[in-house]
Amino acid sequence: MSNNDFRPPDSPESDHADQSSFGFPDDWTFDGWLEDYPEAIISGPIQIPFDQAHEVNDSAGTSSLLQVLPENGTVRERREARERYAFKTKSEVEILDDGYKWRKYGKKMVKNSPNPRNYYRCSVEGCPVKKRVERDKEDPSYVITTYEGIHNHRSAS
DNA sequence: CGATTTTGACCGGCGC
DNA sequence: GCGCCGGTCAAAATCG
Repeated sequence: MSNNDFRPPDSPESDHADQSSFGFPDDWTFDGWLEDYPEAIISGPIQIPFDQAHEVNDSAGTSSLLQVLPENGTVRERREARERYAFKTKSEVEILDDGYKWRKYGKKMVKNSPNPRNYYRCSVEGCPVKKRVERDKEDPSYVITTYEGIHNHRSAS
């Protein structure tokens, strides 16, 4: 498993049309969104890259939705942005290249798990996105990644 | 030598 | 309160 060229769905390089693989390497498995992961609060399908989206208002007046801009005059798809989402994948390494640059700012042992949890922040100035990475306590061959926030910039650098 | 990692301290929320 | 627990800070060490 030398390949760590990992691309989650919100990365600048990922192909959003291919939701079956999300651009994961062939020797990795994608087990779907962890909708029931206790700390993953899911509000919609996937996160949209900043440069492909603009804000819209929902009926309640909140402006948490992002809409994909029309392509060739028609709106191809409309998705709700997740403020937070999690997924897990089989991997021996936990430092994955997901297209963004991250700065580690913490590490913690969590209760009921022998594995530490690592905290990362997007290293772009002013970008609020954070993620945490930990091994699945039930099956240590899996890595659980939780992203939080929406990038306010379009590229990793 | 600037950027990042490491790691214990610190802090705030919550249950008792 | 007080202590547990998850999250963050920050200074020193390390890296490139």
